[in-house]
Amino acid sequence: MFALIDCNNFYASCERVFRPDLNGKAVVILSNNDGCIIARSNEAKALGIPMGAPAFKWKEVLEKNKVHVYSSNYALYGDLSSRVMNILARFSPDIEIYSIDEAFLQFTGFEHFDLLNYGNQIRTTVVKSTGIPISVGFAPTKVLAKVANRIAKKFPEKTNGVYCIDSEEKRIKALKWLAVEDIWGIGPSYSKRLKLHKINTAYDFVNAPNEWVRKEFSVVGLRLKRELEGKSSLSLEQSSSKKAIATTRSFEKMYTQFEELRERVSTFAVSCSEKLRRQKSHCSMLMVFVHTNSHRKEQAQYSRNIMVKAVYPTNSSIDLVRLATAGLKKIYKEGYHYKKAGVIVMGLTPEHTKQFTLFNEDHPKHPVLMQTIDRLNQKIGKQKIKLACQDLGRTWKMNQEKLSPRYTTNLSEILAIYAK
DNA sequence: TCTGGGGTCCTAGGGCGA
DNA sequence: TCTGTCGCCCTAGGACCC
Repeated sequence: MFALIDCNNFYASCERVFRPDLNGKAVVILSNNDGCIIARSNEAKALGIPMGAPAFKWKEVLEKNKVHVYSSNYALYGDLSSRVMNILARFSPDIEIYSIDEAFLQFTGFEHFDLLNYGNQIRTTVVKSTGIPISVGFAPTKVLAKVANRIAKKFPEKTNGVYCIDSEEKRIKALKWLAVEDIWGIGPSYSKRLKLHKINTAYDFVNAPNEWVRKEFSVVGLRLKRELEGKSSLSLEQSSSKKAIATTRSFEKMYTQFEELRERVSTFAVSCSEKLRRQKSHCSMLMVFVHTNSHRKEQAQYSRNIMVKAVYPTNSSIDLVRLATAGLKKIYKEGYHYKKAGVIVMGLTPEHTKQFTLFNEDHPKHPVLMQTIDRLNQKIGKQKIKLACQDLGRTWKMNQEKLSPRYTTNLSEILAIYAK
């Protein structure tokens, strides 16, 4: 059996942990730059505010309904997430942390356990210890566990936030209830095509012929179908090492000059190298991309990316900035208004299994230098020590007008309670 | 004025060596 | 030596997830 545990309206719930007065009130969280609405409390959902909506288009609705609006506070969400995951890990030795607010647990050898009761224990423990409400769905496959979780969340009065698909009857009932676009793994494009063939529910989907599903939706679709049939085809993935690391941003204004872009791209490359060092990996390739603003149809559009290969695997900020700058030089074109750029590093290998080359060697001083920079930055504050090519004057700033305090990760922002 | 960021997996198609 | 075929690898693009 698998369980999918999902935090309810995670970002909104994180904000509520330290602001209990927000319970029962509409709360939304904005993306970087305060651009889009990326999380909503149930009350905000009830107002019809859609996921991913541009904040400026919903300003009036937000104001009129006195919705509490927050910039995303990843320091807070990341910390609360790891607390939730640590608690979940106590309930099964097999855990896959799927995202910041979701985890799969596997229960092998729990056949004689009362899972519903166990689910309730998980739920109360997490709420009591962190203040974050969760939903729990049990089922024989991961995709069905997703379905069970959805039912638990949708009918909290009947399920108390825990639901178990443990019989054929319950599986069929759930599949008939679930709209095809709500199946995990069926996105807008697939659901449109399925509906053209009059496949409207998960039940219709599992009754489609295997050959047709394979032909139209590749092995991905076929695997989903098997999972919904109760035949486990997706296993628990416990390895956490990443295959790519990215730092990409939309800019608060348009850039036209190469130098401006170079400075931002260098900073993205440094950020990637820091992430690499944190997970003790090297990369062998780096991709740089630039975009103009695709929402401004009247402006000339340009979008390109380029892959640059490293001569030897590296995680040195200096090397990566060099590669990124070389790539940017090749793809930059004058006369465009650039709105977004990014750096993605790939071909990741562990630091200790480095492959040396015959004629090129990495700089022996770089690892020591990087270690020192990382240590200093950790000690005296993030990003105090920089490379000269970075934004030394920090002329740009992300819009984060509604940022809540980093209650759990910064001593100066800790919650203070005064007695009268 | 203002439209996010960070990932994974799969397939098709071309290059290339056996 | 030349040519055809097969399979592997790489890349681009498209789908999906949160």
